Amino acid sequence: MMASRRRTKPDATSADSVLLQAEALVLLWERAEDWVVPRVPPSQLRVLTVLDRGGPMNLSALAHELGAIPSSASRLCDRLAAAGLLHREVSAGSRREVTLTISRQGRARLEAFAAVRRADFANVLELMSPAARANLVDGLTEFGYAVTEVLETSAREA
Amino acid sequence: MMASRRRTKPDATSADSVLLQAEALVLLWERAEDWVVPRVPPSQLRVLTVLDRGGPMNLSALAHELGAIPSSASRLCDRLAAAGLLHREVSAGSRREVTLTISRQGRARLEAFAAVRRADFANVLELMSPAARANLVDGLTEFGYAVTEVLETSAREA
DNA sequence: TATTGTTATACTCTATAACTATA
DNA sequence: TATAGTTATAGAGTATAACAATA
Repeated sequence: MMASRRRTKPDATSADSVLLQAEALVLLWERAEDWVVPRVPPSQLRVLTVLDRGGPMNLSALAHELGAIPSSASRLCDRLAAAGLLHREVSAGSRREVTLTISRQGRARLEAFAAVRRADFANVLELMSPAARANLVDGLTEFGYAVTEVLETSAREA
Repeated sequence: MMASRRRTKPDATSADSVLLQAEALVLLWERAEDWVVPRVPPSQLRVLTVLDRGGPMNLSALAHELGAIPSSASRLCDRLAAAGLLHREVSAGSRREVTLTISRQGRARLEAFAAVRRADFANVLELMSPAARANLVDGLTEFGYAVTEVLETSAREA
């Protein structure tokens, strides 16, 4: 049985361990959202993240990035614009498109989240042995590459 | 500068790497929710997870586990009970308490999620080298312990 | 006519405050 | 009276469908 298994296939035990412990990481990751005031709902946070990374874009592009439909994205932008976290203006090239840009306040809000998350992770990493920390970095890095590959493959298929 | 730094303190680079690559893991983790039909909203899923692990409990206990207030939890249970994923009945000991229990359908829905997540993670782990996989398991395991410690400490403080 | 975006409408999720029933 | 839970009420988030404006 063992001999017939390909070398690169993970054994059941390691897959289970990863799933089990990954949950702790996800918990810590999501916790940051509870500690930034004034509270920004997760959806709004995702909009800001997309705009911060992708730069200004129109509504359709934003909706696509969010995996949402334009109407939902439009409503989200209503609230973000009202809160001053986002600029919404008619596009230069086409009068039927809007250009969405993250505002300086929006960027500041994002940075507040990042700071909490960095602090949380630093606290945890400090408790780990240097060896385990190095292993985590190495394993997570390759994991990250593999995730990108898998997501790109499934995106091509869809 | 280097000499004055404690041995167990992570360098900035490894902390950044972990934060950067952790995002890919979180993305993969959350993706499972998009692929189970009929779609169960994240909040309802969390209720089912809590009940599946903690066993039957009353509304206050559930709300506490969710980090929500009883009224929100009550409304959540309305929908879950209507969907047949949850049993809600007057407690045996006290007529003013309710006992919430996950139903067989609820457990089945949870298992559908777990299956998608297991498959997603297996796909990714297969792409990794055995060494990186072992490192990931090791690093993530110690990370998990450290998270538990940190969360318990901050819970005691609060 | 096709595309871009917004607006009705309806549902889930969440919280505050007011309420009912039990202990 | 204090506790357990539910029920208004209100606002955020999401989707379908109908709509306006531009290309």
